[in-house]
Amino acid sequence: MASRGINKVILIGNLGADPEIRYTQNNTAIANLSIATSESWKDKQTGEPREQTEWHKCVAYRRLAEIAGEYLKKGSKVYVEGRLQTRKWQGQDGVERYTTEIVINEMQMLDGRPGGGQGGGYQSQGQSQGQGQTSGQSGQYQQGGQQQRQPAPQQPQQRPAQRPEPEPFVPDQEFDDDIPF
Amino acid sequence: MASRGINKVILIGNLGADPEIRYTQNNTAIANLSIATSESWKDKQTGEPREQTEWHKCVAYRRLAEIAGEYLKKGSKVYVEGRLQTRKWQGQDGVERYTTEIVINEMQMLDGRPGGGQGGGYQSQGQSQGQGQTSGQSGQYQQGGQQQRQPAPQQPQQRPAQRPEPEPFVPDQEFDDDIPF
Amino acid sequence: MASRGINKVILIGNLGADPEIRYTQNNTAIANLSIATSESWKDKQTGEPREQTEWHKCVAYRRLAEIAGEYLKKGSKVYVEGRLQTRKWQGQDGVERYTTEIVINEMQMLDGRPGGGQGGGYQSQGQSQGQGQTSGQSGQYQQGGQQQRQPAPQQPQQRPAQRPEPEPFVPDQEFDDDIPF
Amino acid sequence: MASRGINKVILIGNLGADPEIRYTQNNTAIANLSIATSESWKDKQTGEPREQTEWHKCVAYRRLAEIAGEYLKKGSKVYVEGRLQTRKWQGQDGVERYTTEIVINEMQMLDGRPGGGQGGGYQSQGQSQGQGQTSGQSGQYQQGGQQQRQPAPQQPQQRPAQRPEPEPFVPDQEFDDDIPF
DNA sequence: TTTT
DNA sequence: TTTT
Repeated sequence: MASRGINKVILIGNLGADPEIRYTQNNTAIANLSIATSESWKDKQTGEPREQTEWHKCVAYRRLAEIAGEYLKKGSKVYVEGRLQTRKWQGQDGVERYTTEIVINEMQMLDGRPGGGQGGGYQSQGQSQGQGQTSGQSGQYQQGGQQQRQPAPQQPQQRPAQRPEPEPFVPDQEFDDDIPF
Repeated sequence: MASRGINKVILIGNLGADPEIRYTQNNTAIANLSIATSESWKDKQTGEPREQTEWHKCVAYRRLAEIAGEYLKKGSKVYVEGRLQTRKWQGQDGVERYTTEIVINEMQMLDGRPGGGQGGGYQSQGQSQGQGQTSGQSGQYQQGGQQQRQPAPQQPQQRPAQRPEPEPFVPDQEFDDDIPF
Repeated sequence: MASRGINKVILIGNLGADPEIRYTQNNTAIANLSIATSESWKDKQTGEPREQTEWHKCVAYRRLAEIAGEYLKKGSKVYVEGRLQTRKWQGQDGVERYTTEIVINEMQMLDGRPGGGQGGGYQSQGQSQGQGQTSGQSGQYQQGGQQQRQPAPQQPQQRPAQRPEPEPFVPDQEFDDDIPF
Repeated sequence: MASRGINKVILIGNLGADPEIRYTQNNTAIANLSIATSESWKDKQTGEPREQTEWHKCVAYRRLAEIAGEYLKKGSKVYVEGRLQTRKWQGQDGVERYTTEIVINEMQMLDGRPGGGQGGGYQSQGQSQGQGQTSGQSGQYQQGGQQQRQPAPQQPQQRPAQRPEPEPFVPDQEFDDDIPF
């Protein structure tokens, strides 16, 4: 991988909803996360307190997606690091739209979680902005990870897309880390 | 300012075009930058070299906007740091759209520039995700900065928006640094 | 402020001890934080689980220092952002030593805290790597902030430095945000 | 790899000297970089311009080290990302000392370089804070990379350590990317 | 639309 | 020790 430039996003925020997990025909997991960050300040003119919340569309692939599905839920506080990616898509109305997402390559739970502990960190196995993996590594992914991992459901979950959504594209170059907690 | 969460973007890339500078009725400068970051890798299947470029819409206000207008141009390599902000707008076709931008709060030229030197760094005076400034500081802004700064043109420059663009919103909480090179 | 270069540190970790707060003769608060980040992995050779903890010396000034003293304690999980600074000092044995610290300019509690809520974020009022403030702002600091703030103790707290420590140096250019939660 | 916490450093600065490359008995390359970041401001009291330079000790391993040796030199402007690591060592005088370094996991040249182009980005193959690689990848490292790469010199280069330096420790978990420009 |  |  060689990159010309840096494309990095760092967020700490809370999930506005449970992660939406689906699977490609290839059985690759994809997780969509909606993460809120907010700021509050006093209006300079009126002195009144104000607050603004920003919602970030985030997407994780493969192992990171599965971890998100397992450990995160509505309200979870999470650190994510990734890169910005804008996709063009066409709604059912034929209108072209653009959606900007954060493609997650590192994730860390900041909440306590049921089983004790306070959450660890996960990274996609690929480089943070990286591509160009060799096939040897996807084998590592296959064998690795959360032991006893359930196979992905045969009936892929769909997220109920009120607003028509772009087709899922899974970059072949994103890999994730297979080492459990 | 108090924020719940972190919303941070770091980019290093090249401008795809000269910065577009315009001014509000208030005479506040706004700069729109289009910054490319790209990555190249070898396709895992075919072994062929591939490249993907990501285009980032960035916006700077006030002093940072003026500096961008003065020192950056098409092709310039630049470091920017900021926060993600998604705005909703309605095209002339009546369709709602969303645009995600990076609101710049720090900027640093990485190119040599004509007058010698290699460019310094600039930050918005406000906090990176911050708000809640007192009015005293805007005075500082007035008196400060690049000496001999020309007054903003009476005929505000418009960027030729092929694709209808949202109305410019200038947050009252963004300030910039007034200290020249 | 103009900077040539970027000097940025981002940590999420836990405090190994309560913050150590002291005050300069000027009554400026200084907080020393010791923050741990750790990583665990499996040894490539032996397959055994390993863990390594890194301890980071962090320092905050003024309002940020006071906030640290009020809200953080041993075990607290915290996000800090700052810049690296290495100071030279001489121990009682006459030997020159160097200490590298993170000078905090943004801080965010990631733990739930007693009074409800989950902690907000704070930033030094100055620019992240910034200097060159006008005096007008220190007034803002004086009037601002956590209401009913107690005056700093007349008897400055000293941290019990087993290992001789460098003299505290408070940069006149670091300011902090005066806006409470 | 699982990490509890985030330990991230981002620098843009200039090399104060050519990279110092040496090799372990294992023939693993290690590069030591000294990177300057500086800030300038006007003294609040006197109004005089001031400048402060911070020097950062950085270290890269394996492929990244070799790339640093090939493409960077005194004065080069570079982006590095890595993690903080403090090592304890004992000088010849028997005194214990601590040295804090940035262990680089991503590097990007920001200067034009002789052969045209303006430099690409490189990442260590491992995760940014990561460990737990399989041995399969080190093979990839062996075959990969800059074609015609010279074998490491049999007489390992030593850096002329005026000030006694700690023994080089090469973490077995750091890998680098083997994909050339 | 940039850059290599 | 760099850079401007």
